[in-house]
Amino acid sequence: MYNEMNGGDGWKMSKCHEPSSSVEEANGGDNMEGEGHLKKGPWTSAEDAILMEYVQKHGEGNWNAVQKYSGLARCGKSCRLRWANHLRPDLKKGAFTQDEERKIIELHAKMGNKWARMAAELPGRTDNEIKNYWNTRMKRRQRAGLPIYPPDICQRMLDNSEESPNVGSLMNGDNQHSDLSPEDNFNIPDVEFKNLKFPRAYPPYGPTIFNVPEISMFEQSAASSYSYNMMFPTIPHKQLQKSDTSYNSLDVSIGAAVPEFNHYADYSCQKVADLPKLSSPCIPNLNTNHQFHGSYLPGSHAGVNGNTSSVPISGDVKMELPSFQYLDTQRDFWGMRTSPVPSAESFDTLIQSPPADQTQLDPVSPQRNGLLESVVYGSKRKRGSKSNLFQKTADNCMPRSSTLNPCETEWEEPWDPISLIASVLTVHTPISMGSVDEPQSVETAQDHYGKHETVFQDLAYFPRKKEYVKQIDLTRPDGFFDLGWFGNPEDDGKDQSFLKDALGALGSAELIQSDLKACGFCETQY
DNA sequence: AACGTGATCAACCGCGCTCAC
DNA sequence: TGTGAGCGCGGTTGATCACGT
Repeated sequence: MYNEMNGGDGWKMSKCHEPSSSVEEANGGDNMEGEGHLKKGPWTSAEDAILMEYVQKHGEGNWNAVQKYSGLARCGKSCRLRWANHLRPDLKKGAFTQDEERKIIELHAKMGNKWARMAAELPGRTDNEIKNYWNTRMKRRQRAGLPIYPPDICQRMLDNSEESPNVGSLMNGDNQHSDLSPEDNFNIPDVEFKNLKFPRAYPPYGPTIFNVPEISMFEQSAASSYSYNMMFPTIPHKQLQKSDTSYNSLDVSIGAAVPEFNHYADYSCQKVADLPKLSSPCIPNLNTNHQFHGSYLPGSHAGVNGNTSSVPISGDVKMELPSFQYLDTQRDFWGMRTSPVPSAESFDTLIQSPPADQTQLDPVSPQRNGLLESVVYGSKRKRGSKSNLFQKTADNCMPRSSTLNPCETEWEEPWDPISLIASVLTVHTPISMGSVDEPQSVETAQDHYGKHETVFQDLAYFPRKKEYVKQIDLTRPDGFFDLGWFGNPEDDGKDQSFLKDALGALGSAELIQSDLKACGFCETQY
């Protein structure tokens, strides 16, 4: 029995391998595991009845005791899962409504693969349901070559990251992110950022820009096995390996650079939108046809200084960038405009060849970025109520996004110029394709924008920071430094080395061009 | 009707957390 | 402070269903 088992040998309930000496008729049959005949597999109605009766008598929690008191030959873990996913009286059955679907998309954009938290925002829905729905949807859209997030959501997130008053109040305790301190988010693994330092003071967006969970939204999605089409085209690992030296440098640098820029969401996209008008190493001359008219630093593989100061790190870092890259050119099934996206075939190719070592070095790994938040969140949750699931759920509803009207959801995602740069590159990437599931008018970026010089006009809806950009001389490679984007001016440039790393990395993005061409991702030009 | 393929969903598993001792 | 129990989360798997050929 239960007590006997726990008295023994360090056996852990979570392993679900506990033996059972009490098997009732509900437990009869097959799928009995091990000597103790713990049943696995689908639950029978008899088992459900036993479990429900138990919960009615004893309440939720102490799931390991279920076996003791009810004789149910299921491990506590299995009981909890069954109850939470199927037997809870407040569960909502049936397919997701449109509102719920929309909400899920928004929540995912907001918090990544935090299914439990998403479930807390969707009364009557379980994390498992949401997870399954999302994965299914992800697959479907991936196959269709559609962006994961509808452009309007991207747009709203961008808008709100700029204008929402909550952007600066993320640390004020009004939402789940309030648990994070900026310091927490400075904990970037040294191995990835030896030369990259965060400026500590960065008002007024300081706290926000280090809002890891927000950042994780795309990264996490991108990191999931279904998420590649929302990213900047992922260079197949094999392709990356073609030239170990340069690619290692490239993707490590990019990978190191991106999170840095991610954290500086306050210099808005508009700045980057202006980039084609300027010469900057931030926009490497990916365009062999000089559509950017930008001077590309000679030898920019090595960055601003002619060499990359990024610490060489072996391995690949997936270039995760948000689906914002599909900015404004086509319509998806939401009726929203989407952009040309690579062919489904291309995606399949890419999907089947994910970077193998992404988890090793990915500096924007959702596991890392979301970890602290998860911990904090989980901690709070557990402290809330241990016996009442419903109470726990209610306690953890995030205050501001509880509405089912997605239009009312406030987004807090910062936007990062690196992502946008990548988006620009993608927008500039004429790709012929067809959507499998959702045929759409396909036009190349060049078709759409007429002239490449105007491509950034479509990025102009990133508001406000335009004038900010204009204040600096972005015709110089070091123009960004003038703006103080990348470091606290008070630091006298001490912390600017990381920017040079980043710029160097972007300079290395020249290699991306050949990569993308090599893998057939882009047909003509950038 | 048989078969193959993809979608869906329930359940399992491993990991890591909190808490109590 | 260390250890184990209990629990929750996220990822994955496998069974089943639906649909097309």
